[in-house]
Amino acid sequence: MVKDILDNLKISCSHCNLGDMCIPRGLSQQGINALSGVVKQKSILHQDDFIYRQGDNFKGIFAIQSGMAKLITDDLTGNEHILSILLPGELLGFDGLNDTHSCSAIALNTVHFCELPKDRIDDLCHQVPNLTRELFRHSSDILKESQVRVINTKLSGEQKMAAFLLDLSKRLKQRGFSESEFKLPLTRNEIGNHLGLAIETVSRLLKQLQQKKVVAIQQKEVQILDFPELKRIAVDD
Amino acid sequence: MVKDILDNLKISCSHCNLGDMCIPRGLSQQGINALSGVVKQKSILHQDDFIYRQGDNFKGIFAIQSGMAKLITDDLTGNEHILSILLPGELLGFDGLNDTHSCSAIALNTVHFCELPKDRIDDLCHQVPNLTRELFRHSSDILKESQVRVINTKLSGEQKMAAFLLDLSKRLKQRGFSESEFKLPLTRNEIGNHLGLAIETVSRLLKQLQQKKVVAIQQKEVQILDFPELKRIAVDD
DNA sequence: ATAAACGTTTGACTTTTATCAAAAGACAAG
DNA sequence: CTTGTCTTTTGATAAAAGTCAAACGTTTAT
Repeated sequence: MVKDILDNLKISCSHCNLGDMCIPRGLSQQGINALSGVVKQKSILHQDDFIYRQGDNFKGIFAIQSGMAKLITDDLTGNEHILSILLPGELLGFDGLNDTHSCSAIALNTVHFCELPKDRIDDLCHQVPNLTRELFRHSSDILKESQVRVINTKLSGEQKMAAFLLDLSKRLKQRGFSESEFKLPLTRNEIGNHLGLAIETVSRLLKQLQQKKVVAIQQKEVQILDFPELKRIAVDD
Repeated sequence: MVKDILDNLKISCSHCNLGDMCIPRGLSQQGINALSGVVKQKSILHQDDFIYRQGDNFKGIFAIQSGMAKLITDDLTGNEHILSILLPGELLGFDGLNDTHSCSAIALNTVHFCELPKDRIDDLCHQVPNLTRELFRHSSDILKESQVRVINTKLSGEQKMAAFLLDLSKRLKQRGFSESEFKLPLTRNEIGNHLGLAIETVSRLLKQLQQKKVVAIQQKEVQILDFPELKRIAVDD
């Protein structure tokens, strides 16, 4: 009985539809099986629930199975900064590898996720060939994303917005969603926070892109009408 | 004879004056010895020499022993961005852990450095307890630095400049240099690039801080005259 | 020593984005 | 459906930083 429940909490990485995007990328079938034995399925979270909190001791590496989350950090003066948006199949928790999490991870809508718990990582790395390397790879991927964010802060408002929409679109496509129609997971306020723009500027930029017939927007529903032009704006203007 | 030369290229991590800042942090004496056997001393580099190049296959993890370096990346449009400044004792190369380096590392002056070569990392991690964890820690430290850079892009010009000077000062102090008097390792142009400001703005901000008697600056020589005020500017203004 | 090259500063002006204030629109609860 | 709340949009204005042009200093090479 108890065993049944525990078994239900185990997850089979082999059957998970995230596949290559997640940790199993680059592991043997044996490796994936070992991983499955250790990864814990977590229960559902709802909007504004925390996956982990800034200041928490390192809890482990998490994978979003469905839904979206944001990574935020509060600075010294108490201001909140949205560092990234996480889509299904994306990993989080690397900000805690040196003991304490520097970010909070918060559900943007209903989220299913699983966990590779901290305590088991060392063992598992010794057991599963390539797992260490795979984790380093992911960690480096995440560092590069952060570096791209630094570079993007030098763009104009319009470029930032175009780049933001294109990035979301690309990542959604990689995950099997439509690249041309999707719902923004953030409020205007959150978009402004994420891009370093005032909320009024966000509103004006979206209107401007709409007037250029590059996108169509209704509340949070986005349709990208002209990819080439949107890309041109993101790099040229 | 050849053996002598090779031995000279080996480095003793136990006797290196970088100590705790570098990889040995958190390793046993045995671990440090094993590390010493693998780490290669590299020859001297001069200003503008490359430690590694953007696009290179992952070469390994490097440590600056003396001198300074910058990490830069060229974006799609060929613009160069200075992502970080590296001081003695700081590690670099983590941007390559997922196969290819996303940055170039370039000496800002005469640099001595050593290398933990890629090929030996896997072995060594299996041999030396805690080394994997230590590398994850460093990798996470670097991710956090990048996150702080993202946050700092939202500051005003004056705040960015104050934060930049304070960060340099703090890190120099940690390394046994003066925290109140030091030489800027960058040109005005590079500072502007690093902080996302026009060169003219950099010049004006430095003048402004000087007029407020918070710093004294002559060419690249900086003296911090009023730490409390500089800190206040960095967070309050 | 002098010129040439390079990096820095300064001033005038423009552009971009933030801020403030108010209206309009969406959404949720009674 | 309607009220109240919250979010978004719009317009007017202000502030910050960028751009352009020219002068000034420093350094390097002849």
